[in-house]
Amino acid sequence: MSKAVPAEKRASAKPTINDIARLAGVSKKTVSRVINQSPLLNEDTREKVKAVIRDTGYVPNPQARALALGRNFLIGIIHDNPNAQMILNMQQGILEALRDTEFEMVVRPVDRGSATMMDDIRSFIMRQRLYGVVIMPPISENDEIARLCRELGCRYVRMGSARLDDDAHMVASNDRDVVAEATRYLIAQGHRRIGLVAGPHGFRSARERREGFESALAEAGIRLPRNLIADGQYTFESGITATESLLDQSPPPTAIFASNDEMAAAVLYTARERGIAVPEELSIVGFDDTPIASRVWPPLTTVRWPIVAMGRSAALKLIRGLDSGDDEGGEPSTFLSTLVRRGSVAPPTRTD
Amino acid sequence: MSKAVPAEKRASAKPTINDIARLAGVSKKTVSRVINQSPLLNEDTREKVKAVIRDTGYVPNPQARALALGRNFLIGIIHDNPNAQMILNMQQGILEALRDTEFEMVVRPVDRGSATMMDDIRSFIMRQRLYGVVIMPPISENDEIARLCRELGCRYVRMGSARLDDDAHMVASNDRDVVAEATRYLIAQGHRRIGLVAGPHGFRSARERREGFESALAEAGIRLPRNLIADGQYTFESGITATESLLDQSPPPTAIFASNDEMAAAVLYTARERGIAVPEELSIVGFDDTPIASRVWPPLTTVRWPIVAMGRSAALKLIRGLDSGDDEGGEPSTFLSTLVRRGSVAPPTRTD
DNA sequence: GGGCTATAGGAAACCGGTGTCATTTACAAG
DNA sequence: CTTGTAAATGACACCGGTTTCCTATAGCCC
Repeated sequence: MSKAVPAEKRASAKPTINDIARLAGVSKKTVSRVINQSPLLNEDTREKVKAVIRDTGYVPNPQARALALGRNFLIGIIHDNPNAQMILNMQQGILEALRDTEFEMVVRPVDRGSATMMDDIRSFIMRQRLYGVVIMPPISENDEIARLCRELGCRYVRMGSARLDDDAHMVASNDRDVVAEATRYLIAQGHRRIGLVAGPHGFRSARERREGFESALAEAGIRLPRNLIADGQYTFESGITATESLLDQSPPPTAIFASNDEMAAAVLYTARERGIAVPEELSIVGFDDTPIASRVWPPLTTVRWPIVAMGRSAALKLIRGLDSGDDEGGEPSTFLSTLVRRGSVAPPTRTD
Repeated sequence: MSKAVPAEKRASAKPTINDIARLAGVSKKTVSRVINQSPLLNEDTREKVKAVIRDTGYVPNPQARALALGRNFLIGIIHDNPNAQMILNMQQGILEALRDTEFEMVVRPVDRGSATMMDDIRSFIMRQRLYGVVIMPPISENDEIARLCRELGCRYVRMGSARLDDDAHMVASNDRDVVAEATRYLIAQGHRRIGLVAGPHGFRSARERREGFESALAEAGIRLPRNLIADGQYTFESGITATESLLDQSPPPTAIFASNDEMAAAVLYTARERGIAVPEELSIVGFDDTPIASRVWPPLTTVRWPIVAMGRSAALKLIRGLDSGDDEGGEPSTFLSTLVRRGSVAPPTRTD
């Protein structure tokens, strides 16, 4: 009696495996077997223990489990992304894959540019002993991070616009092909002077998109003057500057492909500012299909990549641990993007 | 010699506290004291151990720590937010507060509407034994979740548009006041027929914003006809419908306040679709200052709330554990939003 | 120099699970 | 009836830290 724990304390205290074992009249090892769905268990025992677990609302302590198993159940997301919606969609896909597993998702934005970035990532992985990480674009293009993961023995999957790594470590979209398709679409509408707002130098995605653009033009026998290519930084502001330099050309382009939606929105913004009618005088194509693309007027023709599915695939690659084998029968590594046709493209009203 | 571990294995294996103790020639308890900065330690010993820790790159296993300490170091973020940028900004604020602490951030989007939502949240908290959670608007308005947290003994802080809870559990913005200010601004420009795209019924933030709007009108002696209030759901699509019903009135309003930027963007979109000039024929004010507000043309006048600072404050409230005392000397609980004046507001060209 | 206290440091138990291996039980075959 | 075999279960060490309690040593005083 004197040993009795006060009722209110017991109620709030989380039951442990020992409590369950005692209440069910079995050893804790047996409870452990029930939790881990071991096949070598008498059905009656299993049911009895399960009943106690249900009644008490027992949940195994993941820290203890992690410690005993020598691994944990945390998947990290590393990103440095300007595109908030993409990150959220990716997280959604990852969580769909993680649902009903014991894995949890830990998010870590990093600051490219920061001198301590690599150290930040290292301590992120080490501190929590992450099971694996998903690296989002554009930081995924940084090979050093992949090397760091290997060094730390941490599983990783990189998301990106091209195959930067082997299938087990990569989920990629086919930027080049779909940009070529988008460009052919502009050409089919009758455009011949098409400007490009390119992405930042050194970014693989920027290169892929540019190459897709150029290949479609070349294929149609259209020469691309150097001054119809303007560099951007994937930001709205850089898009404004780039667009101004394109529209200052004479004659100006009748269509512009912007390497992402932020910059496409900047093209539209700048056109409006100058009183240029879209799409009548200027057609615009973007890339990403962020929410902004469908919220401006006219809504932007753009490229949508199946980001949720890619996130799910990335997470499944991690937790299935395919990285240890060369079996490719697992999750797909390349996803096809699609051109979404909206109101920002029309045949040119002016021909040069 | 025969007991020697292969060099390559040793290199990749993470050192444990025992390794450090052995290398430093002390007991693991002493190492533990160094880690936890215990004052009763000889300085020489401390330095010796620290040196070994540095050399080996030892990082304490957080799982083991969590187990031994009976608590862990995970802060959960619960959100069901349509506004991706806001979530990211909030995460940034929280991470700033968590930087250089041993806490890690775990994110969980939930689906209001889903029948399993409460169970999802319960298992989210239970499974990882979260140290605390930050609940984002609008789901933060759900009192049941707060009750669940208390029941589970999990610290929590709610973010929102009004004080829904005591200071220790709440970080709020002053929506009502700032919306009144925005409305007074429209009135000062000469607007008298001002429409409202309201937020969803049952949302505290929607109510606060509506009340701020109505109070400013009342204060100026302006009657607000019932048909100049249209209900929205904080989504772009609902904003379109709401705007259409407002613009169908005769005479139509010369200005519209939309309860968030998504819907403000919808007002602009619909106006463009109908060939209504903004801001000449219709002024628009939004709320949130999401990226979209500054990327449409004309850029939207809107309300910006200091979301990063609020996130930081929320995290600090959690980890400082102020919830156990009534000491209010800690983090601020109310943050002031500001009106950002851009190009979507002008004096009316038409007077009725 | 002996006995005292203060204090650094160690031994062992513990947190809540899991792995290994031994033991018990049930049942079929010899 | 004994024995062999497989299934079911338990005892105990262990994961990597922390805490409690105790010991050994040093410094101090008389």
